[in-house]
Amino acid sequence: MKGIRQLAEHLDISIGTVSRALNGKPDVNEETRKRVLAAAEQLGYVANQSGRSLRQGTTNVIGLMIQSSRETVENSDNFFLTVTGGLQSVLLRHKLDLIMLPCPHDEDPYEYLKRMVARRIVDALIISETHRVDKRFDLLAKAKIPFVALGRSLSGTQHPWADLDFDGVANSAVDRLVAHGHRRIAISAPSSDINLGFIFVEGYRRALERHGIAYDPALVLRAKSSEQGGYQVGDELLKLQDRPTAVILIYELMAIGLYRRLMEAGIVPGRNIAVVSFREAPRAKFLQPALTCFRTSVHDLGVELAEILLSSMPAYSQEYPRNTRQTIWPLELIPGESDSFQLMAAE
Amino acid sequence: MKGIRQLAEHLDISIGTVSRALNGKPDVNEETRKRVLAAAEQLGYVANQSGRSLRQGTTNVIGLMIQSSRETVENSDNFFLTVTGGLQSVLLRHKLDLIMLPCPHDEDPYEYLKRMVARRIVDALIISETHRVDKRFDLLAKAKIPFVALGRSLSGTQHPWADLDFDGVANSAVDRLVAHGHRRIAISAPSSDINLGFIFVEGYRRALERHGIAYDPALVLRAKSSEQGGYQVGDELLKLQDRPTAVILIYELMAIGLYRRLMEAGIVPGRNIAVVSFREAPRAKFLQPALTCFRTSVHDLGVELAEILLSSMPAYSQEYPRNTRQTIWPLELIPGESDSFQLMAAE
DNA sequence: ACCCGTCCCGTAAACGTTTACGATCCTAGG
DNA sequence: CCTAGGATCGTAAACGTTTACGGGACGGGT
Repeated sequence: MKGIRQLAEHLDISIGTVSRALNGKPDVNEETRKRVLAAAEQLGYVANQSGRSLRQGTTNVIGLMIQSSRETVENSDNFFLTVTGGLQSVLLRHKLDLIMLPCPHDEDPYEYLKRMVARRIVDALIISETHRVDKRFDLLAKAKIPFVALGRSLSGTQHPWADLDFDGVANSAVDRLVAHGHRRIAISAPSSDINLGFIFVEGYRRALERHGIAYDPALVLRAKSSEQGGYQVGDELLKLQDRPTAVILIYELMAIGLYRRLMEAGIVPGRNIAVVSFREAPRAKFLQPALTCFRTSVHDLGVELAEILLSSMPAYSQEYPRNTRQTIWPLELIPGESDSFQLMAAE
Repeated sequence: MKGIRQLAEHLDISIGTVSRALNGKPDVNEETRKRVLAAAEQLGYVANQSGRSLRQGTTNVIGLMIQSSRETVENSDNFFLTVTGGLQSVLLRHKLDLIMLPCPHDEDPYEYLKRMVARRIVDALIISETHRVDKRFDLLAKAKIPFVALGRSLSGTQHPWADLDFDGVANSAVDRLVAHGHRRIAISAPSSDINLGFIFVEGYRRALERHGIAYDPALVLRAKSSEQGGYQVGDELLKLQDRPTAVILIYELMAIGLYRRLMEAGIVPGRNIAVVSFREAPRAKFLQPALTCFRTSVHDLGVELAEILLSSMPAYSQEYPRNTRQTIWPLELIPGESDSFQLMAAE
């Protein structure tokens, strides 16, 4: 089966009518439509995407850009695949296909995105892993291509995004630890160039201030969000004089390495030190003592992202009305025993 | 910047010449070419992909199809992102972009692939997670679209693929364990509908036969390739009468759950039972005792896949000559202590 | 002076769709 | 019988690019 032309002459109908029949246009006899659909099915005809895109200037494809930076590769885990599931559950209802656009290691994400946008291969985009200064927002806004970011924008201008509530998590974690009597609390985070790293520490800092505890930069341990990173955090923790009695992790995978390093030094999480972590994943369940951490449904976050995106696409916006296109996604505390180690309560 | 037409009249050159200049065709003055390239760069012009594809019947995009089936989502880890890195390192040299096509949970992979093929959104495909009977091979062959599978084909006809050497791993694992005196060896594997599950157990069975050990189906423990699956394997192991003295895992993540379950029962891996696993990942390093497992460079496997694929694309085949398009990818044994538990040697 | 070849460029067709527009047929109302 | 209008369909233009083809300018060889 070559194209719509062959299908049309096989049916002895004009190609215009065939197109209208396939696309559900109103002015076509129901009986003809049935014949066309049957023939298309039988001959396995599917419209050529290039021709269609060229004509109507739309591809019906949404792109999810992911950076497989060294760091991401190590920790992204199944996060993106799970988000993808949530996205698709919404997008497919509108016959929008989702593709993933992996930015190569050695290419600048901005340049990569520019290429993809210019090629006009997708109608809209979801970008991820936003940075403190991220030129991609303005690029997309200027190109007038609808998008939503997984990760907030810190620039002044308002862009659509949804982001996990790092701020709130750091806050709650500090609150909880302080309530247990801790006052010297370390925190691990990736580079502050990455929004995640910045926001997380900001929330921590403000929470400390609220409790009247001085913010000590030495307690902010920058490390990779991997097991190795966790091990390294343990290392640095042990080297600190006046060792912290509690530590907040940004990523549960790190707990594996951290536990290991601490155990090697004879320090037992939950007994000699309190550990709280952001973002629980299934594997954290197998740590012992069980990790106290914050969790959410990543699938539902994908759904939220899709809805924000559709709401900013002219063709779908009336179906997804919103008053705000910026979502801070809440997380839920899953108590474990890793923070059972308590000091005297403050009062 | 709209299209090549605007660019052409801005330069006061015909659109044909502009196109030739941009595409590096020979019959264009070098000085004009420079002007064109400069103007394109300055105005940010990039050729519209739809127009180009429509004309030359090629998209310069390669698709990597992944199934985010429940099982895959849980264990795929960063396997696909790492493979993607290897693929891109080759494909980008030929200006071929890679996109990932995630098949939705609730859609049949075959139907999904059919849609993607018919839409003609990619020039060639990499498919993954091949099944015992996998109609996708014939679909792609019939559609004459170049492809390579990550995972072997078990049908009679010859298709291009590269696959990890499950067979060899099971073989070596059994050899090693038998040499240590074990004769009652359990194995974990996913469903035998999946090639991986089938081949792995086949290799195990043949190795046992070679050593004159009877194959006992009760020792084949089907489970998910996740921590939970590992825990479950431990459960079943404990329930077996005449408990095996050794167990072979298909996936290192499972070791986390298995260790946990065994420890709960007071059985220490490496002391009371021998554990060997397929496919090492970074996190396995943090298990204690260290897991004995087989490892390879997944990145390089991606490179191999890309080369097989290009060798079967007419436009590139002369650059990648091969006599065979089927690769069994070897793995390397990384000895740990999880299999230090030895029985009397046989002789 | 003539011809041929090379270099460069412009023209226009073609790729497969969608869709605005107009044509045809039929029915119903007068 | 005439006509308005709805239902259905055919025609052709348009989307943005690549590329086959042909033509003009120029230079060198005879």
